[in-house]
Amino acid sequence: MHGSSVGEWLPAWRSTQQRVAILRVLSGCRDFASARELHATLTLEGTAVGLTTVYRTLRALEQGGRVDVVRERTGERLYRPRPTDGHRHYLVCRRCGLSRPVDADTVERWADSVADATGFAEIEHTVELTGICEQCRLLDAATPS
Amino acid sequence: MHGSSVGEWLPAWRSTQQRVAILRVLSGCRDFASARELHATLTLEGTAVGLTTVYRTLRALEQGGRVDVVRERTGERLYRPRPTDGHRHYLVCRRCGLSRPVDADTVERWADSVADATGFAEIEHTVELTGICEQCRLLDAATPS
DNA sequence: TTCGTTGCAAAAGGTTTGCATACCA
DNA sequence: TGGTATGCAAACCTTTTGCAACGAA
Repeated sequence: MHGSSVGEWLPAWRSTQQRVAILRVLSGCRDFASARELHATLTLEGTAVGLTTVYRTLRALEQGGRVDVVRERTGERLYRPRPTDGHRHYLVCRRCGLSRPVDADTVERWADSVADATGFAEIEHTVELTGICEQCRLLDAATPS
Repeated sequence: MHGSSVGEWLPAWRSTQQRVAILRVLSGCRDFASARELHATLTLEGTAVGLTTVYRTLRALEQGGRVDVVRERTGERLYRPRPTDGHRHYLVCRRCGLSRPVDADTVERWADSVADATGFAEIEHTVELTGICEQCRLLDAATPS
């Protein structure tokens, strides 16, 4: 087997210093991160990478199905490495950004059944769950307005 | 009863020529429309309304729960009048934009159960379904590449 | 008359692109 | 060496905001 574990899914993916750095930082993210945040982290680390390159790399990863993407209320895209094959759905805390994968078999089955019932083909679905996590709720309770 | 059917949900909603026009065009939309599209339609109709006003009106309608909103891949927001109380989910054709409401009880129940299981509170969910509608599929079949 | 609304212009964000340069394979 | 990747600057797009003028109640 040749090529890195990242490069196998694209015909001409070159392993560059920048891409390695982006992937390293992205892998270290427990929660979703925006292109801007990744870029800031890289800059702080001393690994200077152009914002453009961050965007281009994230787009490539997205097209290759290597990251999960959610959208902020503002329209900003947030990225997170995909743990396994197949896409995941997440529950994201609106307050602190904590994210956790949730079991979405129910939704997957529902989407399939909708496809059957409507005559639509090639159905894709996006599911975004947000809420307030337990810790943030406790903080809220401890600091009443 | 006083006030228009639109104005009941906001403390100080004035019925202006522009808002009436926007609501009229929006009501006539079978499918989702962007602010830009609504503005273009209004302009073509001869009802000159500022793009800013379209945005502000749509935002007010959104906050009042009077429209359903979906997000394009680009991040652009698309609006559609909400037929009844409570939010709806739609299946939207990626080719022609045709949209139809779908029964989403399954998803609603799933979201509720996730809330129970995770300890998250105030859970909100976004579900977006896209596909290729029957008509577009037939067109595709009739016009092979 | 009063105060919410409008519309222009400009700003604000996030994301993409043109193009010359740098660099991996 | 050849072709891809990079990065800067600038363009793009959608959405928001400042502010003076307007108009509904």
